[in-house]
Amino acid sequence: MGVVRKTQSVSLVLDAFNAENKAISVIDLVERFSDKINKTTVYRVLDRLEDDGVLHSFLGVNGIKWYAPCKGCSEHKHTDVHPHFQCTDCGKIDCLNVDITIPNLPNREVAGAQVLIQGKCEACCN
Amino acid sequence: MGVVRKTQSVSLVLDAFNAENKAISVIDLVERFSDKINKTTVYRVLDRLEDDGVLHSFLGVNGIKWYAPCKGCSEHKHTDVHPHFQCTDCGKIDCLNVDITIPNLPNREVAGAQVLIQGKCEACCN
DNA sequence: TATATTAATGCAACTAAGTTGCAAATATAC
DNA sequence: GTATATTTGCAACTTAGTTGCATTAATATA
Repeated sequence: MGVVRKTQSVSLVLDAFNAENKAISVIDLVERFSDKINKTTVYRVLDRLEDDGVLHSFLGVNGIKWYAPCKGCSEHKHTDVHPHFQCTDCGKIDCLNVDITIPNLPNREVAGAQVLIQGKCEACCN
Repeated sequence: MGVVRKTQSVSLVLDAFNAENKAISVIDLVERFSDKINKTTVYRVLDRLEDDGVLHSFLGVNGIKWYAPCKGCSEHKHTDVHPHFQCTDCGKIDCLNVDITIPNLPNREVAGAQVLIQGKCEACCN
């Protein structure tokens, strides 16, 4: 899994994430590259980059998929379990560099967690 | 908003939630009542019950919508911000009666949070 | 550098969750 | 019992995401 060739599509997608160090929704990416990359290809490129630990994905409100650059993730160890913050005004999502504490759950085996905090972002607070 | 008449559809849906004190996915409900309630109606009944603070909704993995009974929610005050636990084996979701601590975020206005913990549930741990 | 090999792409058609408009049915209030 | 407003069913639609397959483009090898 995850044999990533440096194709044009891959470069374009990576450039987008490097330009703004933020989460980008798949919908946004598909729209943004609509004249350069096929929709299907966008989905597959993101898939591969996630497999390789370059990006990580999560769901925003309305179940829309978002991707953001990984920091300290490797192909087999996605330890990057941080919360995301989605602004209820502008809809943008940031990764938060905060550790969240998952409560101790007896008789259960916790594998991971997805935390989406909602509210007003820094820009929209003014 | 939220004028709920005690119709047959509403009763059927509420009975389902009373029978098993668990979260149920919309897909499950639509399927379960496919010969009794129209798909559109199921969606609308759930919508209304959420508006009235009887149920609350959240997203499971794959962005599928789930509903669960509210405890202590009212029409205007949805304080029921508890984490949900989805089993990676059987797919079922439980509401956890645990409070989660949202980290302090300077310059941001936190309105709420969605926490989905994933792992093996009690039944699947054996 | 040319060629073989394998991964990646585009396209079109599809699936599935959820929504909308509207006419008909059914609760509730009077 | 009748009027009024809510709720329902239906069919058609929207949108995110997927699949199969033939073509194209990277990489490895000679």
